[in-house]
Amino acid sequence: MNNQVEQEQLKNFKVTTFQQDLVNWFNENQRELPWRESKNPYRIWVSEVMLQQTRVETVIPYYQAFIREFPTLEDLAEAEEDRILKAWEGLGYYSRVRNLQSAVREVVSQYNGEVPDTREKISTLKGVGPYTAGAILSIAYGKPEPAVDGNVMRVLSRILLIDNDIAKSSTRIIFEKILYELVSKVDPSSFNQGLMELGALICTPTSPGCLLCPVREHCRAYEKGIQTELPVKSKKKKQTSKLMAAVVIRNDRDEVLIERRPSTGLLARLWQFPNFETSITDNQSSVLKGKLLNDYDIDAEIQEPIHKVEHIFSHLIWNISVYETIVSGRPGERQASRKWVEISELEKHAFPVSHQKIIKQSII
DNA sequence: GATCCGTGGTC
DNA sequence: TGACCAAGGAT
Repeated sequence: MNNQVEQEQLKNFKVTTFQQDLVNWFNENQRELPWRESKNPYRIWVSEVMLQQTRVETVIPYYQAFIREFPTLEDLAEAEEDRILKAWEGLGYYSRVRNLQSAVREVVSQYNGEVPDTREKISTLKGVGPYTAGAILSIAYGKPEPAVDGNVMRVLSRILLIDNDIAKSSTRIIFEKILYELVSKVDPSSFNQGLMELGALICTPTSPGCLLCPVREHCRAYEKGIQTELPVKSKKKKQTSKLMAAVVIRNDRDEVLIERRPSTGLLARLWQFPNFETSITDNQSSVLKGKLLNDYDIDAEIQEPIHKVEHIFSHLIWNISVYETIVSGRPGERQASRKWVEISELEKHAFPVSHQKIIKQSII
């Protein structure tokens, strides 16, 4: 019944030739990447999670260090939370690594340590969505499953002249239905990776290198000269700004007070210096003094900020005024999420980049 | 289904 | 410089 869609898109399309051209090109021209050295499902999995919304060049060193520290699925399952967060520090989207460990533990307890090889089962794992499921199944297990990411939607929207808005979550379904027919049954791994590699190297967002494209003859957008008009993608709204105040509280024994962020939401479970949202009209210094007194039992002198830090998230901007104060003893520890640590021990904790900036600028 | 969730790079 | 991007998933 729903075959109407793909029948329409793939009508008069040379499926077999396209598959061969793409796979041959990938096998000849693929980049050497660390996660392509093995078909180990766990390692493929780790790479796919790291690569979510993250550039290849950024991922490479993180991947190598991560595999060095957690070579097997069991190693990751047994690791302490602070170690996995530290391994992810600076990569962003930190729930990815907590979900990954949760899922790996599930594999150990429910699947005898073997990553499931069906879409139904693997999709129940935390952090494994439609794309990651398809990527693991095709790359590690050679199954002819679609793996639709941004590259795939861009490439296929041009080749098959699809003008649905790829910013809408419903659009992914359309590409998946087409790909169930289009994916190579001979080499699903090279086919899926080939689509993504093509998107990364040739069929790029703004200036696609059509003259170098191995499947140019199949491309309907190129034929009509409208390759830069596709894909259609609606704009996202711009970030809102928040005025923040952070305070570096030191004592007389080279220690600072840090706290763990809540277990849900932004930067969950990372460490930070006491950090508050303040309104534009606030007198920040006095507000900060009040909060420290009420919430931390700390009666501190608060002067002018020692510097300011701007940090841009995907959907939010923090303008942080950084204060510094010195207290005696170790007040403020009444909550388990707060602790005094020696300055030399700070690097053992995973901080958001915004607070790494504070560390650098504060000459701690 | 729109929004939340990071970061660094590019033009 | 601002807007957009990069191998998405959870809610």
